[in-house]
Parts: sequence; structure tokens; C-alpha cells
Amino acid sequence: MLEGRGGARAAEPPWWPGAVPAQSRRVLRYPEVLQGVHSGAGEHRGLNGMEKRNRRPSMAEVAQHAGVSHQTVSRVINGFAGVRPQTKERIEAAIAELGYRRNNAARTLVTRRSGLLGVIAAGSFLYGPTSTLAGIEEAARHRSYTTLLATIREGAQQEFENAIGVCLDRAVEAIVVIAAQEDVMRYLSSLSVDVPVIVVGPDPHELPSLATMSVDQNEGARLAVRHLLELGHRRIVLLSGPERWVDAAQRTKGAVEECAAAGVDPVVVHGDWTPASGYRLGREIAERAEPEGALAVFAANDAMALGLLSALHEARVEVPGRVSVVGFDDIPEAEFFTPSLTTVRQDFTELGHRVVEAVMAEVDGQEADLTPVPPTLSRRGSTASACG
Amino acid sequence: MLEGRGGARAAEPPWWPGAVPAQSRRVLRYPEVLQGVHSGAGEHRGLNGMEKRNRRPSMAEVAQHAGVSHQTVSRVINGFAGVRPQTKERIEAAIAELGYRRNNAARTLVTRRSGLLGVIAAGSFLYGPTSTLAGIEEAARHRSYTTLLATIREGAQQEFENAIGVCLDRAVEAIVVIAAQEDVMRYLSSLSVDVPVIVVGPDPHELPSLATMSVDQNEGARLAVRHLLELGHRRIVLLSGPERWVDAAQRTKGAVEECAAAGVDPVVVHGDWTPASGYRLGREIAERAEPEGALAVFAANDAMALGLLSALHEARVEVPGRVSVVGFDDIPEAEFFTPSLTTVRQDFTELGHRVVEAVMAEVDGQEADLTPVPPTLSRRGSTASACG
DNA sequence: ACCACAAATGTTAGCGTTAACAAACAGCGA
DNA sequence: TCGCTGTTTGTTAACGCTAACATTTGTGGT
Repeated sequence: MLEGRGGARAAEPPWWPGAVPAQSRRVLRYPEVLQGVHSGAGEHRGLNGMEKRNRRPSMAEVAQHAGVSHQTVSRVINGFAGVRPQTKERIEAAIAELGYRRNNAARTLVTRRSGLLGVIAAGSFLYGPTSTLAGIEEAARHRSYTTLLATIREGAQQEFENAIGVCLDRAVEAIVVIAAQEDVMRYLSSLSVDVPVIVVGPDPHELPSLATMSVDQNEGARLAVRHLLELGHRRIVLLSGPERWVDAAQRTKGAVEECAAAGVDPVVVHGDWTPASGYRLGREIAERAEPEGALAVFAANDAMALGLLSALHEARVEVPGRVSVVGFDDIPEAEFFTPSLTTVRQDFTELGHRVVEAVMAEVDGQEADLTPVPPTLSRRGSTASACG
Repeated sequence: MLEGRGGARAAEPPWWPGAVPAQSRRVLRYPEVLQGVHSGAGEHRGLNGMEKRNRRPSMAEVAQHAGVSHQTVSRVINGFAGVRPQTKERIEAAIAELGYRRNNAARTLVTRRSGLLGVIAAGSFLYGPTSTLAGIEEAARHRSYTTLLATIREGAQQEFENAIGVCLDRAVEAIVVIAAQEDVMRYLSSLSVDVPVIVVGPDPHELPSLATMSVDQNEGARLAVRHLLELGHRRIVLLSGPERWVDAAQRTKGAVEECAAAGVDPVVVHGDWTPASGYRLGREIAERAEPEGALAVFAANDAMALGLLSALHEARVEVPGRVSVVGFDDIPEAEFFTPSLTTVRQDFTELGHRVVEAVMAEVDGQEADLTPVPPTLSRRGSTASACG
């Protein structure tokens, strides 16, 4: 384990000191799926072909093994008080020996609580949604909920219905939808489901029946623009995301408002989230070479900012000397763009946690707190004073 | 929806033509969770506080509604032949009217098949694992399986055991583990579970009881190095990943072997997957300015390649003029690095699909095909002839 | 009209758990 | 010793579904 601090360790040979001999590794092998532990139930241990496994031991079997009734076993498993320590021990021993695991299907059937949280991830599997998903799963797990995942391609309403259907069929206690497009939201708000549904994404106006939660997009955009304004920029270009994405619209709105408050009139250019669209803007900027002063671009996400930087670099337009660039998201790579990218950071993990908190509150019949998560600004090397 | 082709549309005002007025949006609103549709069962429709929902209608109720026995309803739902069309229609009408949904808990209880696939995502939530996850979910869905997600922080064995436990408690029919670190693998191979387990990740030697599947890392590395050799490079630096990651080791091995076959003696430098470690190597390369010829670096992932490019750019070392760089992964951003990155592409979606195929074969008692998925090379702007 | 036979539908018995209640057992004062 | 508490354990009945079998209904040949 020499990777340690990630330091680049130099090596010897020909034209470089101290080469490390690469250690050799062996060949791929055929799999082998082992079988269960519950020896008591007496089953075969097939190494390879894996014969159909025997029934898992039931509570009744554990009970018999421990010489008690199944109900007492149930009590132990569910941590009820009022079981003699000695009995409890006997039961726990039996459980361990038989490798017993509670049958959640049966439990769900009788308790009418599945302990399942459905998560529907719509569209892209980019950094943001993914981190949010991880945060959600983590928070759910801490509340002893298990996460059911369904992904859908963007724009496929049929798939969406199926996804909801899957969740409902599995009796999830709540559904979280990670989505940002307006059509998904519209569809969602027209939907009637008997469990709490919460959308992780910006709140679109005009859809009052929708519970949404997100990082405050408007505020994030304001943060970015305010930063540019403070640096003295007056010529600001807003590279927005596609209009069907609600967060794109909100970022644009926030940026425009912040500009307006400072008496600045920004130029709005539409991108599509991809680096390619940023790249195009970059070329355009480079072509209209304007020596009369500094320009600032607020790109609505880091990917577009990356394309923009790429184009500007190609055209030898100095960043941040001639053009300042601010991104949005703070993806892990942003710090290593050329130059490192000043960008708005969204704490997706925190968002995921809060979403679960909110949706669980709903499940418990309480009121959910849907306050947006505040963004922060990561100041780096792509922005500089306008009077540079 | 003007984003369309993502073209950067220019605007008017002060110093730029044709600015687009940002449309205004409204305020956030309080949530509102709607209630079920099954009107027949007669329940309350709470708008906000959401009172405990009434029982969902059961098969028996549907049967009664349609004037048949519940078994006939079951037959219709499960698509059995031998139900008179007329009866079927009546039942389907009743189902629609009551908003009936099958209770999977009950179904699982009696059939002993949960239709659940457990996916454990270990460690990072980067592009690769995430795309694979999406592929797995998609493939599972197409086979009418539902995906259960559990994430764990790397190195946390306790969490790992819990994750397996969660899956087993939910009676998943198979488990897919997305992991690459040796310790996770070692733990896994010592584990005894009564359902098929397959690891998505490179196959470590010495753990014969482990079924693994991945993109062919060795071949990918060879592809990258072969490309460099074909360009005439003889001075090759391998920026590897951390040693505990099996794929890091395999990439290094493949690269070393390919070099050896060409009589080239590479320098191996250890990185840690982060752009930072690539950056460090970049500085080191820049400092030891060697005018005597071109250098080539094979970075074991795109993130490190990014850091490397960043450092080289900063130090005004020309890429690919003085140094050629190849990455690994082909993350979406790679195309827009400066310069665009030549890198090894892994088809994670395909990988996900194949993994599900394999694990489902196991479930059906058939033999799984664990052939690794072949990688391809994306040739871009970061590599050039050594004799440039 | 009647029987034979197939097609369509109905009945019954679990699956493994929890909830609700019932019983047995201990301890304790009279 | 008896009854009265409480504590600990056991019994029974769902939960909603499918599998297996039983029954009814329909169809065609005679």
C-alpha cells in the first residue's frame, strides 16, 4: 500500500530513477457460490452448480430448537422486554445455530409496513443525482429503511408509470423522485398515490400539489453572480441550462435578479448542460474579440464551464485574465480544471439526508420541513477582478 | 424549449446582440400529498396532514366486486389462460375501479420468490460504479426484478455485513456487489450466503470462490500502451491507482506486460485515483525538464489524467507535443479536457446488463458466463507521435 | 335428451409472521 | 395453604396470496 498520500513516487531505470517492478497477478477463475450456514436444517452444500437451496429455517423451527413457542422467539427478535434472560439466551443460541433470519415478507404482510423506501432516479446519472441518491440511501438505512431503486430514461412517461407501479407493488412506505424536468414534475403532480411522494429537485411554480426539496438554486445563482459583481464585472453572460429543466430556469432567474439589483443587464445564452454547449459559447466569445474590457460568464453547471474553458484555452483567451468563469455544482473534478473552477457548491449528501427526514415525517403523519438546502461558493482560480 | 441543439444563441443589449429576457418564476409552496384512487374501498382524501391510509383493496374484494372467486382474479393477474374473456374483462374492470395492486409480500410469502435483486455499492460513487448500477437496474427491471440498493463506505466491514444482512432479510434472490478493493473481495469470499453472489469488479487472484465480472482491465491497459507504442513512444510512465484496488493492479500489470513485449521498460508511479495525484506527477515531470525527447504517460483513470494535464498546462509543458497522455474510463468530461483526452472506454451499461444476465443464470441453476467485457480506445487530442 | 369430457371457476390449506388474548407460573401476604 | 398479584410463556387467528385439488359449467356426439 504505497499509494498513501498519493505522492508520485519516482522510479529508477533508463531515463528515470527507481522504477517499481509491477507485481504479477493470476488468472480469472470460475465462480463458486457457497451455500447457507444454517446447518441445523440439514442441507446440501453444492459448490458450483448450486442446487436449489432448502427452505430457510422458520421461527417455529427456532422455537422448537429452543424449546419455547414461536411467539417467544418473536419477542426476542423484536426486543420485547419480559423474556427471562435465560430463555432469551437459549433462543439466541438457537437462532445463531440455525442461521435464522426473519422472513420480511411474512412480517410485512401482517404488520402492513414494508420498511421500504422507493427511489426513482429520472434521467441522468450525473454527479448530483448520484450523490443525492447515496445520501438518501444512507439516511434511509440509518432509519432502518431499505431502499428500492428504479431508474428511468428522461422523457419516458411510460417508464415513469412503471417505476411508480413497481414501488407501489412493493408496498413502499414513501417515494422519492430525483428529477428536475418540468414534464416529469407535471406528470407527477397529476398522479394520485397513497403514499407520500417527494421530489428532489427545484420547485416549479404552478404545481402546488407537488412536494419538492432541493438546494436553493436561486440563491446559488445569486451567490455566483454576486461574486462576479463584487469583482467589478458589469458584462455578464449567463450560460443557462435547457429550459425544460426547472433548476436551469431557477438558476437563470436568480442570476438575472441579482444582476438587475446591481443595475447590470446580463446576456442570456442557452446551453444544454453538456460541455459541448459551453465550448460553442467559448468559440463565439473568442471570435468576437473585444479588447475593451473583461467579461464574466456564469455557466449553469460545471460541465458547460469545462467546455467553455476548453474553447477559451484553445483560442488563447486568458482565464481569468480576460474572461472570468463561474460554474455550478462543484463536481470533484472542478478543482482541477484549467484553471481551477470557481463554482457553486451543492451539498447533495445533506440534501439526501434532509429529504429522507422530510419524507419520513410524512410517513409518521407529521409535517415535513421542506426548507431548501443552502449552497455555498467555492472560490478558485477561474475568476478575477474585472479591472485586472 | 430553445435549448435545442445546444447552440449558443447570442443576445442583444449593451455590448452584445439580442439578449433573452429571463422569464420569471414563482415561489416555493408547501407540499401536499394526494391519496389513493381506489374509491371503492371508501377512504378519506386528506390533502395535507395525510391521515393513515385505509387498507388497500385485496384480491378478495376485487373478486367480490367482479362476482367471481379470488382465485380467478389471481389467474387473470398472473396471465393464466383458461379464463373466459368476458370474465377477464369484468375482473379487469373491477381491478381498475378499485385501484387494486397485488400484495407482493403475500405473494413472496407463498411463492418463496421475492423477485428482488440486491445491489451493494461499495465505496465510491464515481462515474463507473454509478453507470454500472444504472445498467444493472435497467437489466433487472427488464427481467421483472426489482433492485434493492445498499451503499457502504469503503473499508467498513461492519457496514458490509449489515448490507448483506439487509439483502438476506429481504430475501433477495441474488446479490451483486459493486466493489474493487481487495479487502472487500477477501471478506466476500469468506462469506457464506445461500443466494448467488457476483462481484462487479476485477477478479483478484487467489480467491477462487469469488465470481467476478468486469471490463477487461488488463486488455484496456494494453490497448492504451499499445497506442502509445504505435505512436513511437519508448519512454512511458504508468501512473497507477492505489494498490488495494484490484483494477489498479490489473491495469498496471497489463501495461507493464505490453511494454515488456515491446522491450520497453516503463516507470511505475503510484497515484490514488484523485486528480491531485496526477497533478503531483505533472509537476514532477515539469520540474525535470528533459529536452531530449517525448514522454508518454498512461494514467490509470481519467481523473488523474485531468490533474496531470492541469499541472502540465500550468507549467507550459505542451500536450501532446512534449508529453502524450492516455487516461482510463472515458468519463463524459474527458472529451472536453484541455486537450481532449485519449482514453480507454469501458462500457459500463453493457457490463451491468451482462452481470444481471450472469446472476440470473445462477438463480435459474444454469452456468453463468463471466467473460469480461472488452474495452475500446477513444483516440483524441492528448496523444501524438513521439517524433512530433 | 343424455353422457362424456374439457373448459372454467370455486374451495381449501398453507406460507411465516405479529397481535391479541389466554394460560401458567412465580412471589407474597394472610 | 390459599388466593392474589404480576411476570413469563403459550394459543389462536389473521394478513393476502398461490398451489392443488374439487366442483361446476359448457360443448359435442349420439
